[in-house]
Amino acid sequence: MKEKLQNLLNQSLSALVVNGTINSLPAKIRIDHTKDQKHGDYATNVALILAKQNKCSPKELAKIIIEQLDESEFIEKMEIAGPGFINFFLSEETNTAVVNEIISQGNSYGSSSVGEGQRVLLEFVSANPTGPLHVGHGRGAAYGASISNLLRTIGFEVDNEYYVNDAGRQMDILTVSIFFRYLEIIGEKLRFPDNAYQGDYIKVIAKSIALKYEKKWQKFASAMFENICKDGSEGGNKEQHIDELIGKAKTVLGVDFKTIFHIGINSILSGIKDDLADFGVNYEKWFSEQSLIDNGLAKSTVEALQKTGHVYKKDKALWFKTTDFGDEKDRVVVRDNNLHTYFASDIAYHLEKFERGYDKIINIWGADHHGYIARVKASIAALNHDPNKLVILLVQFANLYRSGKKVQMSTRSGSFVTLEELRNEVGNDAARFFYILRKSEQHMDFDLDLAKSKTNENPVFYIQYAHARICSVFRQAEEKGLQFDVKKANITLLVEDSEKALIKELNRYKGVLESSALQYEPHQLAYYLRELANNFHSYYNACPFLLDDVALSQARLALIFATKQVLVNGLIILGVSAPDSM
RNA sequence: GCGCCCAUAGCUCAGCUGGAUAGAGCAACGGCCUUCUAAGCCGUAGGUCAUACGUUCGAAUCGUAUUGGGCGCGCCA
Repeated sequence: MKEKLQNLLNQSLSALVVNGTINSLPAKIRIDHTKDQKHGDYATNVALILAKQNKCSPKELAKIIIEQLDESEFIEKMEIAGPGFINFFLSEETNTAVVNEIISQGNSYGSSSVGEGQRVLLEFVSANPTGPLHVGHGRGAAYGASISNLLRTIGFEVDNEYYVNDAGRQMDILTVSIFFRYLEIIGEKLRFPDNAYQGDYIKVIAKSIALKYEKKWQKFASAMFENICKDGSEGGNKEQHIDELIGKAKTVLGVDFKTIFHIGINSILSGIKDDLADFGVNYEKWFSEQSLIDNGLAKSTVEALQKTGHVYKKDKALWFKTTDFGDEKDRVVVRDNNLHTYFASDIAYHLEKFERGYDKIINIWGADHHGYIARVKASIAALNHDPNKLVILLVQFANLYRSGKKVQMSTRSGSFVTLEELRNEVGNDAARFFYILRKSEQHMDFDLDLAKSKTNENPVFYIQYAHARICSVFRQAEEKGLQFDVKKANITLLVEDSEKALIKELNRYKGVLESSALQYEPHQLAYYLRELANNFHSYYNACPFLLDDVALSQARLALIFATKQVLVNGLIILGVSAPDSM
């Protein structure tokens, strides 16, 4: 509809350029839905914008534009209002057509081809597999999944991907943590390192190892602390302490170190996968960091980088001159111990992503990684790819509140609320909806007590209730022997204010989807659905649907049937269920 | 110190690339169930849009400065 109006205006304005009334066409003709019914259905501010450069009054110009406008069957009337807005009042048929359109397209209503032919790679969550997902990861999961669904709805081909950081020191610490808990379980008394992972899930994994391997590695317990420096809380250095324990464990265990490591990461990773799947978050690919090292891609990428001339040696380490591309300081890619940094494998990963031929590569990161953006974009530019293809969306942390107090969380200390716990407490629907209700760059306060004890305060129930109410009306209709038939519905019978408002709201849906998707803002859709539900609830209280007047009944049923369809379609995108009854 | 994000009603937040009287939920107050689910509807009250300048027909929105909060600034990942 907007496009039709834009075309009409374009024609009118072009004619005015030809006859010299105005100098040039505006860069963009903006047409908006009106907030107020009194202002019609759509409004444009072109006259206001053009008035200045053509030195005439906006109202005068608006009048000329309208006179120049071609007749159109879908416009009822036009008005000049306020400082010079042109308001369009659409004809009854134009507005009501949406009801039949929704019903005939059903579940696919809202789908469009805006992104047709474009492939998108969307990487999100990518939490280190050192423990279960916590509530902070949940926000990225809900946000990413919703964006993926939105983009797919408007025609993009989207692949969801999870980057698994299964290489590096943290994995060694994880292995040692499990090994120590294992030794404890089989009866050895030893001091658990400060810097090891403290969470109970480590004990669970250790127990499964003890069950399978029994006392196979018990003999190493006594040797573990030979020549190991003191731990942090003993007055030593906790980093050095754990590193030395890692070295010792690798020496005494030999290849079995890997055995324990694999049991650990597989257990944690499968937990993460199940958790996300249960949350309605699914991936096309789980990309292993270790695979980049095993297949030599990390190494070859560093070599490719060296050929660009943006690399130099300093203090025995290899530095990438990211400052050549606007970063604030240069970054190490290969350490003085000859091991490459996390950054190096990340460059390889991004290079690999680009070589897969996507039109757009989107990363959703926690806001604490914002300092990382410049160096990643630098590496892309250095390797002759277009850094603008890479879009990085930052998600702020969700602060968790319990009993009015902020809950401190840390993976290392094991004191965190897991995503699974949250889902069990408030339900998947509320969790998914609550997470995306705030703009991603907005800090979010997640009040557990509120979400738990007063679930009716969560707007998701309000929307679901609207859906359930409509379902109930159709059940009642059936009981009364009233067969709903779209073909018998004459939508023009719907003339009440609450009906017009609801129809107008339905007309907004496709625009909201597009805007929500292209701006990566699922909260726009969430707020729209709330508005739609509100319009329905008002309608429900204002007008009865099941009447002796069959014709009117059919028309009203058609309207709420269409409403139900849009509610379902929107909720599916957000990963929220639409129950038939509550 | 430098960089990024944020500041809107008592609380939690919307406000679409500047646009018509700044909106919603919760909390408060007052109405509405012999009738399709009251997890609902309608109404009232509540804001110097952090502050100060600037840009212009027009600013919560753009620019600069200040204040206050979050995060980042490793040869960790």
